[in-house]
Amino acid sequence: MIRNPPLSAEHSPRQNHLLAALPATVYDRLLPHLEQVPLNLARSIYESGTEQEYVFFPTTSIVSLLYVMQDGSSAEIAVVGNEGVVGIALFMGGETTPSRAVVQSAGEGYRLRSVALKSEFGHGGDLQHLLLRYTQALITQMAQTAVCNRHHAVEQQLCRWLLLSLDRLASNELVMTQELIANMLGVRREGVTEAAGKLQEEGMIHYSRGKITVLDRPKLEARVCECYAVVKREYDRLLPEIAAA
Amino acid sequence: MIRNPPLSAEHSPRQNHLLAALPATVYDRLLPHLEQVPLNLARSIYESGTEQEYVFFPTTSIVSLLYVMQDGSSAEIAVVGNEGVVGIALFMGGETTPSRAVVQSAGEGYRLRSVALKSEFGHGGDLQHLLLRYTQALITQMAQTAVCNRHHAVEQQLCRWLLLSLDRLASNELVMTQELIANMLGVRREGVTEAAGKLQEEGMIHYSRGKITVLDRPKLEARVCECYAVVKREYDRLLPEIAAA
DNA sequence: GACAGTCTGTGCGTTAGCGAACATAAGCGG
DNA sequence: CCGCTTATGTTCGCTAACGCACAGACTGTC
Repeated sequence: MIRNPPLSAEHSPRQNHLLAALPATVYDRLLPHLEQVPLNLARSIYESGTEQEYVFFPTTSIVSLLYVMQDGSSAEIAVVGNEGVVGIALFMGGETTPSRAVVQSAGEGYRLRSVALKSEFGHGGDLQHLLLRYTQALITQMAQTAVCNRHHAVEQQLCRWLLLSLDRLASNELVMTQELIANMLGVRREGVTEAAGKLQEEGMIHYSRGKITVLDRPKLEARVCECYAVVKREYDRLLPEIAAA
Repeated sequence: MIRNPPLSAEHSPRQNHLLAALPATVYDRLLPHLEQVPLNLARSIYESGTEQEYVFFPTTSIVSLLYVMQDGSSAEIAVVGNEGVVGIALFMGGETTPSRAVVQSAGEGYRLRSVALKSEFGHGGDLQHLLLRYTQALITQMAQTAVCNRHHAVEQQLCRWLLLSLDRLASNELVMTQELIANMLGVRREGVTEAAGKLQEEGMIHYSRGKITVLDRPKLEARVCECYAVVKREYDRLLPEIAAA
């Protein structure tokens, strides 16, 4: 009773770790309502203050939650990949948020109608518990972003951003211009150029025209600020089902 | 069947707006388990990574959620007053968080045993919905803190901080040294001195030795960055029961 | 294979905030 | 009233990041 057969054979909702962590009974209830969607680069998942009809479970894509200010400058608040879900406002009861969500790295994902999610969430079972723990992990990420914004240099923030993105992808390659990274971090493009230049010089990464390859992850981890580890540890602690994957 | 009669006659759990927003039936179930506690300045409500036995509902006090880094520098992530509750990790399922919570403005509050809260929360009724909406508002505050840290000057952040604190107190007076404010904002004490000096010069506030009096709130609101309004609007939208109060 | 468009590198001057050191000043206890 | 403690004010040099301007360099297209 799968309404929407996968577009490509290898794709399955289970590639999203939250969905994968659900017991079969719950998963089977959701499955008929899950619809695979391509998430193109820069596609907006939701806008500030607008009601969403779906929540999204990324599988091979990454979505950024960011806030855009009146003067046009922006800052990333958190990032969501195959470990999470986009649209927590729906089950938290607020329906909308002041932030917006855009696809940062193109790929696939599954969407689920708000009503289906809310119905299952309302039962108070495994899905609810899982989503709430996920939300707490997301809160940690936001809090740590605030701290990192305050205290750490652009270069370290770039390391954090790279590692967080990497964790949410299968590959060690990111398709991302420095301009866009600057928007995410809320810094100047030149600042990213400079920081990325240093990392490249030291052999941690290689990039060219919108493609960043991470060459030496351990070195990157040695350079990053504590913020990355705090967030990672918290995701692993709160979602052990996912950490195993 | 009140086990802990109020220490002072005027005090009631209903002074906390979350508790006040509960329907009588739910409130009556919780009441026997609510215990009034004095929240002294700088008292720690919980520490990073430690399990909490209680959640706290401030009434006349303000609690700061902050993160302290390895090198000792710190940053406030959010602030909780009579509109909220301290200890969301308990009902979110994580039990602990990497942040710590300290009393920023002395006063009273009520504490509730974790088990009592979880039991009521597990019923999935009004308390759960209220707490989840509150949590979403708190998330907005954290996200906006991240943005504000990135883009706004110390002076504007100070305005935001003053207004957020003021909203959570009955009075227009804060007991708070510049040193402590600097810790909260994650900036230098001298930076606060300078910013506060300007605000005082322009007649918005008056302060002396750890006591800040807000003289002209409208002027302060004219000076603050958009972050304050975003957060306030979101609290009002998500918790209309409370906005009315 | 030339052109247009995009992405990246670089070099200014400017500024906010930092760190440290030190000077006043206001409250408090004896 | 004196002296100690704590809070606030002020200075100075320093640095990271900013805003702006422009120069390559790569890529896809006609």
